[in-house]
Amino acid sequence: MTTTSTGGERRTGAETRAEILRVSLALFTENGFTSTSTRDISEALGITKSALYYHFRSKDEIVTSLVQQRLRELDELLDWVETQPRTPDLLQGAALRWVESTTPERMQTIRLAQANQPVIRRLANDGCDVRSGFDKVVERLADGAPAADRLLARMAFDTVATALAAAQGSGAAPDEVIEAARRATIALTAQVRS
Amino acid sequence: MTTTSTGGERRTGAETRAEILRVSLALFTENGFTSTSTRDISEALGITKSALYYHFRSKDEIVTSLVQQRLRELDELLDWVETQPRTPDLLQGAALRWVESTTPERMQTIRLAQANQPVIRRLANDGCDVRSGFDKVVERLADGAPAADRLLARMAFDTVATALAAAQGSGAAPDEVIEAARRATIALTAQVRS
DNA sequence: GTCTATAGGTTGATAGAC
DNA sequence: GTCTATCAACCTATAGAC
Repeated sequence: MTTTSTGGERRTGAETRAEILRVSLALFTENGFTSTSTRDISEALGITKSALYYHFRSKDEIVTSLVQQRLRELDELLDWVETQPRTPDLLQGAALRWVESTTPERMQTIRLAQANQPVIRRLANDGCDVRSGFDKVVERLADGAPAADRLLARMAFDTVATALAAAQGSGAAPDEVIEAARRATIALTAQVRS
Repeated sequence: MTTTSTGGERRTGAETRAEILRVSLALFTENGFTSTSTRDISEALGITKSALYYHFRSKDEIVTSLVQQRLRELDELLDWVETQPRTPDLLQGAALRWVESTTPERMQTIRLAQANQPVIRRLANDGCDVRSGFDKVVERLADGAPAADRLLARMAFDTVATALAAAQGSGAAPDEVIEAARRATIALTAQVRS
């Protein structure tokens, strides 16, 4: 066990961990964190609750693990922004860079965060603090601007979440969601005086 | 009891019901529906759980009651749109009308809906279906448009929610949130070919 | 790594007295 | 209208065998 070799007929430890994350992400997003019991997760995987608690210390830790995966991408954005020259259109460039680099996996995590705001807020100190990352970016790109302008700048980074919410139940394809988000980001950043 | 007269020193039945709604709204928004127990609500009011169940059939019914209050406003918007001539800028006019008529009470309900998406979705059949109302409006105002355009139109009605999310923890004043939402609505509707 | 068994506690909701 | 008392169901998490 715990081999990473053939990937054959039986599940290794690391694979089980990944499957737990995959199933939990789906269930938390669909039914909500607090309405999803550890029993729901384990039954969907065909294992027992105890097996879950071998891989994760707690139910909370599953969420933090899910979010931290995506938090690293935000750090990369922050690093990129730091290295760029401060031109007036850097805000639009940074926001577009963020939106256009959206992967299907990140879209899933966005859904998770949207559907579970109270839990994510509660775990913000446990390495789930996505919000403050964006605040740093906006602080650098629209520092002295009026409050409404800073809000618009912040919104320009959230367009994928907004487009996803708008697309809910409409059967829109992921490409169309990203396309709408991209255009929204352009429209919003153009509104910010810089 | 159950008088609506003087509003004196003791709580009447109707007043208690209103207080339950007020406290529940705050707690559901802050900590989430499933993480807020009926005990939390009753203790915050200084009454027992049983008193709660005299005024509301179930915990779910408190939420549906909260949402239905605001649902009527959406119906009014729909009626207004139906009476307007179909000019190219009706989309912007309708979206702006919706955003600018936002009251503090509606903002609170928006927060509630944002923080409790799974519950609201689950209760959609019990008179909580805000989504389909907007879908009707957009269907009328951007019917033949491409998918991305219809998404942008839908997003133009959600700007207050988006601005609120962006303002979270920033200490922005309600006026500034509405101002940002108004400008976002203008920018987004201008993107939609009509 | 996964199991069985269970501790220890909370939940939404009801019955019936006042 | 509000109370006390109570219930069955469910929850997260752990202990210890294999």
